[in-house]
This record gives sequence, C-alpha cells and structure tokens, in this order.
Amino acid sequence: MEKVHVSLKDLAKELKISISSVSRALKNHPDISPELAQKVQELARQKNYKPNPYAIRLLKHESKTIGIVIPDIVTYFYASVISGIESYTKEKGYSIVISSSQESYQKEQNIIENLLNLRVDGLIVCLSQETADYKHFDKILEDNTPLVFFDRVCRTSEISSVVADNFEAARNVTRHFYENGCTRIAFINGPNHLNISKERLAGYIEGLKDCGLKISNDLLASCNMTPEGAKVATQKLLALKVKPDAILSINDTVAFSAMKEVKRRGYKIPDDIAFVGFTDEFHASIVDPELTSVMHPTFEMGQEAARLLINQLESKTPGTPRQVVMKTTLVVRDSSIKKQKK
Amino acid sequence: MEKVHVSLKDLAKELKISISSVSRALKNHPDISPELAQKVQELARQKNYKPNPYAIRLLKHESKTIGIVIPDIVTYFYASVISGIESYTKEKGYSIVISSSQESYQKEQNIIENLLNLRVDGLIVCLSQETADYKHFDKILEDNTPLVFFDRVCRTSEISSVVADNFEAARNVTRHFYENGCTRIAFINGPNHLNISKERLAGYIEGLKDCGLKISNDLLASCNMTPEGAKVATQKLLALKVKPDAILSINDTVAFSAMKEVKRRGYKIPDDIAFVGFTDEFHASIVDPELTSVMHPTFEMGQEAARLLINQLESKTPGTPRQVVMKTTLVVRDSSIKKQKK
DNA sequence: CTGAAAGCGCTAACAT
DNA sequence: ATGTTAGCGCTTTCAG
Repeated sequence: MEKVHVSLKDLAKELKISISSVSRALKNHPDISPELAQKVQELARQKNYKPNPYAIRLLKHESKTIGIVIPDIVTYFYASVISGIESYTKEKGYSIVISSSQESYQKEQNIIENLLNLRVDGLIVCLSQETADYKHFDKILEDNTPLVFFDRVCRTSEISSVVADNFEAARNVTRHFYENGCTRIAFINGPNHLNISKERLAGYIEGLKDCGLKISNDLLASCNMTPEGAKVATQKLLALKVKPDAILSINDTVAFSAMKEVKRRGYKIPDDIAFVGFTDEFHASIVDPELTSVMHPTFEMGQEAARLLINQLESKTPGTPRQVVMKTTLVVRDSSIKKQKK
Repeated sequence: MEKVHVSLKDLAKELKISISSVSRALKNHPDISPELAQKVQELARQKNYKPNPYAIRLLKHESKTIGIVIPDIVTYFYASVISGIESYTKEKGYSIVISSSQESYQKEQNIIENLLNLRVDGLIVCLSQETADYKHFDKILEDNTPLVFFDRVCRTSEISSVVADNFEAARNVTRHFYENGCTRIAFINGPNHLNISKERLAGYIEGLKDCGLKISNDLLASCNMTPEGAKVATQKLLALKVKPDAILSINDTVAFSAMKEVKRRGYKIPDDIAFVGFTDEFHASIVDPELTSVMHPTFEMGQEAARLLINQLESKTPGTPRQVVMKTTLVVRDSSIKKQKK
C-alpha cells in the first residue's frame, strides 16, 4: 500500500556503481562515459525513476513554488488572472499554491504566514477588501521573499505591482456617457480605501470636469462589491429627486445587480439609465441588455504578475520595484447607448 | 538578499545543547525538562524559528499536499468546488496545488504526471471534456496515490467519486416542464461519452416516459458546452418545423447562450420556449428572465471530495471505493413558468 | 533527561 | 571517468 519510489541509491545498487555516478549520468554531466550514461538512463526509465523534489528543495533552498493570495476564487476576474499566472509559471517550471482570503484581513494574514512557512519562493497577492493596514507585508520583505501585487495594491514604491489604467478608464467611460447624452452620471464605487476605488473615482471626476458637468455627492455611492451591497447603493441612487441617467459601477458584478434592481423598479436600460461596468467578464454579453464594460486583460495581467515575480526571483538582486499599468479597452454594448438622446 | 531561516542547529548552537534536545523541546516531548522546553521555545519564538517543511517531507515521505485537476478555473462550478476543497483541506493542514487541463486530454495527462512527480499525497480530479480513455489513471493507482473524482468521473467501481444526482435531477426537470405546459421538451446535452451527459439524458428520457411524451431525436442536440457550441445547437433546434417549447441545457452557461440566441430570434422566454439549466451559478438570477436551474451543492461537493480523499490518505488501507451522490434542488425562477399555459 | 548517530534523497566539492 | 564524503534540516532510535 505504501508508495514506494526508486531512488538513486536503488539504481546505484542495481548497477553496482556509486550514487554520484548515477546522479551524473542522469544529468549528462560532462565527465561521465557515454556507455555508463546510456546504461543508467536506460535503467532509470525502466524502473520509472523520478527525482524526489523535496530532497532537492532541501538542498537548494528553493521550492519552485509560488504562493497566490486572492480575495476569492469564485470570481471571474481572479480566476482569470490565476489562469494567466498558471500559464506563465507552468512554462517556467513553477507550481502554484492558491489560497483565498475570502475578503478577510485576518485570513489574509494567516494565509500569508502559512505560505511563508511553506517556504514558497515568492508571492502574488491581491489585497482583501478589508485590508487597510499593510504592516503584515513587512514580514515578507524582511524574509526577502519576492512579492508582487495585482489589482488591489499597496506600498507601490517598495513593491512591484500590476494594475489596470483605472484613472484613464474611468475618465473615458464618463466621457462616453456624456457623448451618449448622459448628464447625471452616478458612480457606485467600492470601499474608499482601495486603490481601485480611489483611482476610478479620480478618473470619473476628471471626466466630469472634461465634460463640464458638475460633481455631486448625491451621485456617489459606495458598496462592498457584493450583489446585496450593490442593490442597496442602487436604491439610494433611485431615491434621489432627480435620478441619475447613467450609472458607472466599480465592477460587472455590481453592475449586474444594479441593473437588476433598476429593471425591477421599472426603469429602462439604457434609455432611462445607461450602464457601464469594469472587468468585462463573460456574462457582460449575456445579460439583457448587454453590458458595456471596461475590458481588463485579465489573463495577461496574471502572466505579467508572474513574469515580474519570476524575474525578481531569478535575478537574486532586489531590483527597483516596477508598477506595470495594463491598458484597458471600453467594450461598447447596448447598455450605454441610448436610442433616444435628449 | 538570500533568504536565511534559522534551523534547529542554530538554536542548538546558541543554547549549547544538542539538536535533538531542541527538536524534542519544541514538540513537548514527554522526557524533556520543563525548564529546557521553556527556554528553547522562548528562543525559537524570538528568533522566529519555523520548521523547514521540505526536510520533514523528505523524512516522512509525505507532502501534506493535494493535487487538483480541473478542466478550467474560470468556470463558476469548478471554482466553487475548489473553494469547498480548499476549506476542508486547510482545516486538515493540507495545501492544494491546482492545475487546469483546459479541457484537453493531452494536458490532463501531463498535469497528472507533473503532480505525481511533485509527490502530492493524493489527487482530486474532474475529467477534461476530451477524456474518453482512462488508462492514464493506471499510473496513479500503481503509484498507490489516492484518487477521488468529482462530477465527470470514470472507473467508479475502483475509484471513489462525488457526483450529483444527475438522473433524478434531469427526470425531475422534465416533469417540471410538463407540469408547466411543455410537451416538446428539447435537451442540449454535452459530449456523449461523459457520465454527466449520459446520466442526464437517461433522466430526461425517463421523465418524458413518466409524462407520456414521446422521445424524439429531433429534440436532442449535443454541444461542447461552450457558448458558441450552445448557439449552434440552439439554431439546430430552432430550425425544426415544429419548434421545441422547452429547452433543458446541460449547464447554465449553455442555457445562457441558448437563451440569448432564442431571444435574438424573437422568441419569448418562457412563453414560447421555457428554460432550465444545471448548476445554478450566481448569474442564473441575473439574466433576464431569471433562469430556473438545478442547484448543485458545489461547495459541499468539494468538501466531500476532500473528505473522501483525506480519509483514504490517513487510513492507509485501500478501502472500498465510495460513490457519493449529492442531492440537488430545482430552483424555480421565471424562465420555466409559462404565463399562458396551453 | 540529554546527546550521539543514522538516515530520508540528492548534489557537489574533493579525492583518486 | 568514477568513488568518497559531507551536508541540506529534521526525526528517531539507541546509548548513556
């Protein structure tokens, strides 16, 4: 029943040669006779020898493993980024260990500690929604464990990160609304302390300025990015005396929920209220009307984060932190194009 | 720059005692003086000692790691099952390494080989869509690596698995359609060789019999479960002289795509064509009309798969393979309730 | 109660 | 070209 794997020792015994000869033969070391190499490799194949990775990790002090910390696996955006990370790391011979914080600051800390104890070679992290304090990353830095953030980031002057062009994207969307006849553009934002919220808010405001529209606090709502939170935020906006004629949402999930509530209350999308979301997940083109959304290159963001990390890992030197800003594209669908412009 | 971790040796040197005493002190071994234990633990905490997991894995021949093979991470169902697996394994002190086959038979084989080479303690697998040959699992069995399948399974007489009550669920849905006035009930199925396709098809047919409806090949379509495949299948059904008045879809994603096509062609849902999907992912209640769906206890399925695996792992004995069938629930929403029954 | 020693599987410097 | 040895960090007999 016990798993039993053949070791170099086994091969050596069988061939009546030393372990080091076997080791060398297997990796085609320069000074080994071709015949021996041949013979050893033959036997190794036949007995299905596989090196024990743990012996190597112990010896080399590296695990060829990367830890990933995300708020939640069951979210298109994160799953898709992971998919990009997986593709790049697999190519480079690294394994990934994934843990989700479930948007909890406490769990995020625990997970990071676990991953560090596992001695991963590096970490790729997206902050939990609750995380507003960044001291726990000191431990990682002191540890000299390379770290890269994506999407929800912090301490960017010390730590590399991959983010979307949130400011530009939000500014663009605001103009897009204006060009389509919207003048009361609302924004359902995420928690204020997150960089994505801040940057998108700034872009939204800049966009309003570009269009000569006035900034109104009434048109701003924050939510915890859950469907329920989005619903409440939407209700707040719909309670205004003068209702918004457009709603920008911090992500597609929030947009979906808001749209549902808006439709339930009898308003027409986009004619009464136009919609734009962030991410452009698969379902954006499935909902009714189809949702205009800021397309994030999620897979590429994952690849890029992995690339940054592995570069750092393999170049041993600390290097200067890099902040990679990925370009997004506004994918225009029905939800933002009013048939009857005012 | 190099990561440097303190070892038992370091602690021993500092305290001028032997490594084995340190080791014992740290795990509160019975025969160690309380004072020494105290002192050692103090120093360990202070110097932030953490055991090197790779040394232990080498010694114990176990990795406390479980490999997960899924068709695709960016799919609600799999992500959600993983989430359940993660929750259970974390509790039990195991890490998970996730790899996706991207529905490719070739990749599935490679991944499994990699995971085996990594010496994971066990594997949880959902077959790729292309997988119709199951010989590659011999390697795992020979290896004595415990294995559990979920959802898309094979060789259930030898290997434990967790599945939904596909037959009963499909039969139920068919009756549900009939009770709501549908008599030409179509089924957009997945690839024929998959157990989920076979079981749901059998349930569908049984349901038709229950209702005294006749079975027609015209009303059966297969697809590869992509949105595009679903669209093509839908077009085939809509091309019939006598169109279906209900469509059962192998999963929600297929249903979403089919609904989109049906609406695009000007048919009303549910009055012209009623819809039911499988999974009940989040978006089922976001689409318009909201989709009736067979709710899978995804998180629990993951937990159960992990439980089966870890039981097997820790009880060392092979044990008899178990097939756990999880109960589903039909969540009725607008898409299947015709306002005007015929 | 504590220490010495062997060994998990592997690599690499050091012989020969 | 091949063998010997030491050692990565840890646990666990075995001695004392």
